[in-house]
Amino acid sequence: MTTTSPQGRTELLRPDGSPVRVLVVDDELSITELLSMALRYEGWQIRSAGDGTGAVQTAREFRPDAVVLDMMLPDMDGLAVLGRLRRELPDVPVLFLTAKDAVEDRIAGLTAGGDDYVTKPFSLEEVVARLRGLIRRSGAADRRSDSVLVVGDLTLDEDSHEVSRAGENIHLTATEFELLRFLMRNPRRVLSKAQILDRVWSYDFGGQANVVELYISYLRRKIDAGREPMIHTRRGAGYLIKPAAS
Amino acid sequence: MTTTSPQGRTELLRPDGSPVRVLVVDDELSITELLSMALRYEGWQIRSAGDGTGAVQTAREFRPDAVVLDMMLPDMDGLAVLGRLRRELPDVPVLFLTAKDAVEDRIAGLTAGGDDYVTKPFSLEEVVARLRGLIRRSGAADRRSDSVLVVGDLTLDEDSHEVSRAGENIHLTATEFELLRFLMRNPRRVLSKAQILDRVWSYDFGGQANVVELYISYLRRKIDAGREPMIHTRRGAGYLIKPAAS
DNA sequence: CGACAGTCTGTGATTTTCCTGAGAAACACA
DNA sequence: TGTGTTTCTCAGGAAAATCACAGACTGTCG
Repeated sequence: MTTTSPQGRTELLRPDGSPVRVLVVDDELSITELLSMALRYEGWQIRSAGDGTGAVQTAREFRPDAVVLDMMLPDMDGLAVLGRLRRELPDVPVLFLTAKDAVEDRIAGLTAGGDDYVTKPFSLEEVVARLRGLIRRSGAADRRSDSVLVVGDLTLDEDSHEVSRAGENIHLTATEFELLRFLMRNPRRVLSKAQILDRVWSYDFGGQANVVELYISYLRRKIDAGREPMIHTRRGAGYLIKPAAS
Repeated sequence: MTTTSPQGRTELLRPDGSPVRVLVVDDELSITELLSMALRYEGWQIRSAGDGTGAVQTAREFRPDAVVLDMMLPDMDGLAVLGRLRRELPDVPVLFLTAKDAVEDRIAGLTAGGDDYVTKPFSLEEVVARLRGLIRRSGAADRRSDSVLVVGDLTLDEDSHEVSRAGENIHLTATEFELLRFLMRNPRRVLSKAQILDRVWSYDFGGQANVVELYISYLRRKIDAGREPMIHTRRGAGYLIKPAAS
């Protein structure tokens, strides 16, 4: 089930209308904090754990609808944690967090079961999107909630990563796609450059703040080129997207 | 939940009808005083603290719905305070105060969790507006409370920063927007130039007092141009806004 | 009716914010 | 390893916003 809040944001809910529950497992406090904050903002209920044993314990009583699991934990191997979690919660989908270089090793096989992974350092948009996808597909939330964002004649499919305007297909790079997704998930709302940076770029990004301007400029070339513009600048405040006709 | 007071001001209230509670943390007394006064004027209950330990203590027993937190405190780092606050109050939104040049400095990630920040020197209008936004979105106040101010046929949307009169869209600059917001949040009430300067301009503004006249003049050109005027001068007293038909 | 304080607004200097081209570095994939 | 793509920095320039200043205007009161 999904509802649309007055702000226009779409929230995932369980079939009985209660909020989705997510367990976050990572040994770095800053990461669990960051994720907890961001996921709570999605309207979800969050618990966190700092190691494998804590994770299993919390899972037993919290019964989450999804788990975010760092593969590198102090007390046990990621796979061991996974095994025990599965004993408690056979069907819960898991989003793995893993270092960039350690990807192919063992994760590949795991995602076959419907799980998914993101590499550190991640962007919050990516984690949230993946989690939404996992929860949606697991059936913990209403299946009909679909994966297509629409604003005016602009369309973005979160599953296939396809974007089109007025029926015409548009190719976006990964970053452009995430930026557009963030904008489209908050239509008609001004988003500051800081918000965008925090949400779309990875948490350890230390670069110039004007990347946002740059990528807005890229998006405009691809999406607004020669058409009625949908991406608008609010000088001194940020950017927003809205249907062309208004 | 919102109610409309006899003066026509709309107040944010918690779902049970009690006033919103805000904790202000800053080591400069002049700042906490300034903020406390302004926020009390909103009808909120305010407590303040001058350092991190005091903040955590106060938070524990005061249970605020939002916190205003200076990043530069004498006893501990802003992020450390945040961590401890979060242990007490996991879901409370935080508005950070930070020096202008220190922005890039580790504000990273903070706006992603639904928190927000303003840079010193700030204007009170801005702080109040941000706080209202945070509280509204956090669910401490009724979610149905929306973000549109209406006076007569004039409309101002705090989310999209859109302003229209009689259906016609009007573009305002950032300062014009804040001035109009202040007027519209106090319809039919005379606001002195000093009040306006104190609320809409940042507290360290050292310029000529006639900026207010100047910006009122800008607003009139855009809002009242060729129409029944809504912005009125009360010579020797100040300005007020009211619906055209009266 | 005249004078004065208070208010309005045109002009332009200064500052801030934003946009975008060019190219370097990192990356992806064959 | 090589090639094409993507990400990002840097810097110049354009545009917009802010504000000081000064002269015009207006309401009020003697």
